[in-house]
Amino acid sequence: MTSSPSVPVSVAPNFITEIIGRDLASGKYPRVVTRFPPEPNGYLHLGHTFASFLDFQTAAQFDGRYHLRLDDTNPAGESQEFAEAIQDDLRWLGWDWGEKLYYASDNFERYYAYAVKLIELGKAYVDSVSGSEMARLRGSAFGVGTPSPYRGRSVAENLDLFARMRAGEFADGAHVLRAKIDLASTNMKLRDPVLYRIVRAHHYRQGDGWCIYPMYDFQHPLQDALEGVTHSLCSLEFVDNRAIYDWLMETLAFAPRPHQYEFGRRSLEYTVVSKRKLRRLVQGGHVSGWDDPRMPTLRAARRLGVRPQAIKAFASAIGVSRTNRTVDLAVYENAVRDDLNPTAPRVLAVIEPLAVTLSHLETRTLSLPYWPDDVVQASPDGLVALPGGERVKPEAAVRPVALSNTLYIERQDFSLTPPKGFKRLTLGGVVRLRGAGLIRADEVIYGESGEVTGLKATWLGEDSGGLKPAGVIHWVDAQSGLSAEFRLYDRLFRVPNPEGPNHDDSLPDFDPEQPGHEDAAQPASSDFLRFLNPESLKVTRGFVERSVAADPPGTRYQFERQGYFWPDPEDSRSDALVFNRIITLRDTWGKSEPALKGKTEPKSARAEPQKAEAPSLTPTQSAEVTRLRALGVAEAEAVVLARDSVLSAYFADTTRQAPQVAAWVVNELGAALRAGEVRLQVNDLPALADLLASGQISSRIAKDVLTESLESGEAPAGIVARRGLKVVSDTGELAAIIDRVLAANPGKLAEYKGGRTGLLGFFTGQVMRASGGQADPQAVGTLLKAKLDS
RNA sequence: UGGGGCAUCGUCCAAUGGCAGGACAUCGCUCUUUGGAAGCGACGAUCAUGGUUCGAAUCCAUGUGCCCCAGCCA
Repeated sequence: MTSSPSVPVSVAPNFITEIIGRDLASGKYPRVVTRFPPEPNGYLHLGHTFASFLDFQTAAQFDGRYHLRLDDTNPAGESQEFAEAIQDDLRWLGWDWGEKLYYASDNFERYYAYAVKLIELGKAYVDSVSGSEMARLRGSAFGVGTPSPYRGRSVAENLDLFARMRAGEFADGAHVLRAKIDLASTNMKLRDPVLYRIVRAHHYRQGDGWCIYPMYDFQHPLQDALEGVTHSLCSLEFVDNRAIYDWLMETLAFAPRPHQYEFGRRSLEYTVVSKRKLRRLVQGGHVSGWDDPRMPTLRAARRLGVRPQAIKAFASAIGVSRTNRTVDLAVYENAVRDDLNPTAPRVLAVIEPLAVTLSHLETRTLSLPYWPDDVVQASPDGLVALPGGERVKPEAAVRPVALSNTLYIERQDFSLTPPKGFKRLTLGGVVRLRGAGLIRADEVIYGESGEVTGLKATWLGEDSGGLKPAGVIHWVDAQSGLSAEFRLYDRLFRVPNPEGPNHDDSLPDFDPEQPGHEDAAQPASSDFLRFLNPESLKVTRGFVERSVAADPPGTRYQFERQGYFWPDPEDSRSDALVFNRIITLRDTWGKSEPALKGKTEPKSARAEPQKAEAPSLTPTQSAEVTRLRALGVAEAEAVVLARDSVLSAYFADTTRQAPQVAAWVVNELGAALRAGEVRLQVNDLPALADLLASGQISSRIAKDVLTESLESGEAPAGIVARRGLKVVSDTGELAAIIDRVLAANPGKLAEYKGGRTGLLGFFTGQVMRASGGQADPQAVGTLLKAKLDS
């Protein structure tokens, strides 16, 4: 294999790395520890790549540690085979978790002990209602839950029952252990979640040792804490579960404790990834197996020939955010091509052969370079790889290729009726054989039914007789070339979103972290099968140049003008070559389907201005608005104040400087007030407003001071006095600052003079910063404009 | 219906009150013994309506749209 000089892939800065950076800086944790926790009940797919990459790479970048955890707490569907396949795929991607391999099931005993502790704390109880009854009692969104008749059981009774649950005295489903949290919570997750259920199932690791199994919400936080995880990353649908996570950590008093952070999922166009749909594809014979190269599994990508570096580059490219998104397939394809372009040596293969007999040619052996000039030139060490991986001087990176008077060219490279712009061979036309001189097509040989079966051509060497070759085509010598099978893979589905209601749209439908958990009660829809691409696999027979026979088995090539290929690891043999097409070359000429993606809709068409109606007020609120208006408070702020009990309680009976104070309370302090984080006294605000009104400070200074006193609680006017803040509007002083800023940014200045007037904001910001926020922004504005335009 | 999450070019991600930027895609040009690669350029967005501010993608309010939760799955 070639050693790739490719760029290191990394997670771009995001909201999670920001949090980690803060936690590390504050010393909250000495080092970061993350984990990737797949359940071993299926194969890893492209979607998992993103989650595992985020978990592992983030830790690696912070010089932390990452764990692989098999989250095997539900025996149904889990197996050692899956557990091993997951590890295998992850190792293939290049991850190394060292000793840090965990099986959740190894800790069943410890979970049990924590459950007992919860019971002893009076925070958990054994419930004995049926599943449907429990659902009924939990209530629905608009009502509160009703306590089960068993909620009040004594600690002793709970302990006894729970022990007997474990001992196998009860039938499946007869009892459950529940947390005692809050049946009235608006967060349904908190309405006494189930912690343990009785299931008599054989566990692939624990055998029949247990007949009770812990639930995710109980087990996962514990396992994180037990492993010493610091940042537990999961996808967005677990936000509600975080409340249980925190409750458990606090109730059981773990310190230091892990925290859960959620990220948005990423799905990929043209891909289904639901486990049951994938199984349908396999069982229905639509694909050859879980590693059929068209499948979205990692095993399939691996068999297809995609390199792990490409998968990681893709994961790196799609970014992290708090929104579920569907990524353009082109991003994935680009990652695959980008990885292969500098790493796959070029050779020649003809996929759909057309025989050509050459005249005026003496058989010879050519020496052809494996790499085009641009790859050679881009090489950092000046060397390029041989197929075996050895890096050599460019002139040594060549292979012998025989050329005799019979050869094959691509059937598509000859046309009797060439379309406009056709740059290949036509009757009487001249074309260049890649690396082997020019030929002219003289005669067409037809078969019985009139089809073209061959050509007769003249080899011209470099002497075209003044004719300009139409283009360059690839070829394989018929005498020495090796017969091969080519498997031309394409996307499995015809539409971007085979499982959503709008097939042409994109819709996420997988959890990037967990191999499969759909509603088992719903029948799997087979609707998506309608969108199978009938041309997702095309098999042809053709020829490849003999040199490949000497190369190591796993060599990836670019078959020039065709795409990237490698021998199928399962089916290819030295005497019966089978090549998989990993991906085509980009083709800007054919521009077949992508052009008719048809999703460009002018935005203006859908954007109809909507009017936001004023909220309706209760009589009390109206009265409050009237009172505030009388104090001079602006309408908008009065309404907000009147409707928000926290804000109005804070504002209270303020009358002096009421309009300004109200504006600050609403616009600046609102969020902090509601979060209960404000130490600043409302009584201290009018004094600050006085300073503003008298022109001693600017509103910018006022705002800065406000944020500072928000936390410290120090009176803002006091801060102003202590720090000697005052608005700088002295023209001379400001002009000096402006001159300094302009001198420091000559490039920007030139751009501004060149017409980029938007830069005015940039300069204003710089001047404000240079003055420590004390410059009078209005004065700066006029002065700056005068200077810039002079 | 209750709670929660989210909203920036066609797509994905940035901009942490001061230049709306990058990548992919698309289109054009240059170069090319791959209709590849590379280089250059173009196109193209802050969900809406108000408010605060000298200045808002960012702060405040209201509205709209999408997603998640009411498994003894994870």
